[in-house]
Amino acid sequence: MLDLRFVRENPGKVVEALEKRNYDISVFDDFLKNEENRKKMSEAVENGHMRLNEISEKIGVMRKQGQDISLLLSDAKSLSDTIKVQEASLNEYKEKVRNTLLLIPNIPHETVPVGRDETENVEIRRWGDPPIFDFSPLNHWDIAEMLGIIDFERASKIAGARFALMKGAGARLERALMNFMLDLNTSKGYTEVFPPILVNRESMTGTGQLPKFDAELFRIADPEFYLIPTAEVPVTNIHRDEILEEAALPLYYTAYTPCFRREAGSYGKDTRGLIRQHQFNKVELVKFVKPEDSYDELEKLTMDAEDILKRLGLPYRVIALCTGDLGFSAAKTYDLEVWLPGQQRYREISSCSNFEDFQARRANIRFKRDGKKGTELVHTLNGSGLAIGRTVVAILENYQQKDGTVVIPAALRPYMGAERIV
RNA sequence: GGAGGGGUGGCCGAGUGGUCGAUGGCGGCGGUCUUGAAAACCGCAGGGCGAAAGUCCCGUGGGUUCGAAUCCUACCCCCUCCGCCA
Repeated sequence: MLDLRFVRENPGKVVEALEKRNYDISVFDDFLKNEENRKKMSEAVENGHMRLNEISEKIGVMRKQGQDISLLLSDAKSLSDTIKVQEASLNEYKEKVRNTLLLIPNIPHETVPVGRDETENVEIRRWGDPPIFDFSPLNHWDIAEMLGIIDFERASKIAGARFALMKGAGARLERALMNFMLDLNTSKGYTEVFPPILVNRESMTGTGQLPKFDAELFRIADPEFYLIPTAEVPVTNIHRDEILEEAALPLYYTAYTPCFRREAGSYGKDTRGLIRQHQFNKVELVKFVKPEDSYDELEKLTMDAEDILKRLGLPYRVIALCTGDLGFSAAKTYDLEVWLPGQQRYREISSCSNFEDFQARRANIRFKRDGKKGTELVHTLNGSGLAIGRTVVAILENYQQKDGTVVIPAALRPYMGAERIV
């Protein structure tokens, strides 16, 4: 959510941002209309309250003195009734303002390349060379099937399409990656947390998934809970409605969680294999920082995610998302894309974003500067470090051997208890 | 699931219809004193909106009333006991 005052005072910037993102600017017009009405009605209600408070106080005093208060009582009664009607309409306007404001996306940072869609994203750097095979490299699902470590058919029987049953070394690889990533992240000062995986509506709204993206979420009806699509949701909401001490910042968290996504509208995309699942594991990095530090922190966070790929020896590139491809809540995002020999292309394995104060405002996460009055919103950031399912894919495909076995990257061997999957 | 008890400012804890945004204590900040510290004493401090006047905020939403932290109601959360359960 953007700042109400900012939106009101900088309509040009908001419209420009909407246009850069290929959004319909009518959401902004709706907002303006509602906000105007709200403000007018708010003034009327406040004035009413002021007068009513004065009368009520007088009634209290006069009653104590035993004076006649019947005239004042009837005045107060009618004023009170008027206010109630005005309040009802004020609440409607407030609701509308909030609803329209919640639908306006974040303003892209000035360093974000302007572009229409993902084809205009900008490559920032590459690391590692795609492996050269003296045979035709296989897809991960073929490798996994030959090794007997992933069973898609039975997963489909148990749950349905877009689920996987990991077995033996496959299950172990999943667990090894989780531990490897958490250990590496905590060694860099991230605090490990294991949060709730079902969350309430307020948390989903706090990080921006709701109200706009409910089609992507799994929901439990009674009692109402949402399954998290990413650990970003519960971890960012750790500090919802809190005022943090300046000295406590920056706060770094890392969390392993399963993630659940409907993948509505992705029919026919990545239907085979582990790339796109309804349930997948991910280790996430989340930061709460002071506003002036957030862009440095984004660079550092991205490098922390890259470090995982480097240690696993997986070739990747870093992409700056252009304005047209930027997520709703993000001001700037780097995607990490790992090389997949089975597809002969780079695929997203991590997404690192600075949300500036967009989430903090929704979730009401503030901090107090030492010796200063008042509070400020923190900046929040997060990034995958990393998506585990896709890391499994990358390892299987990049480390596959001619004989059908898969070599385990050296850094992972202590966790895997093996040098190779046979 | 059954029975009971609670949610008040950073924390503890008063307040049961009328200057209560809220007594008091702890913690915090600034002084006095001290070589320094502690103790003692004095003083300052909640948040949102608004240019300001002002207005709103005592778990949340409704309601009663001229007026609600205080009364009614629904819901949420926490605690204790019983049952059940990993």
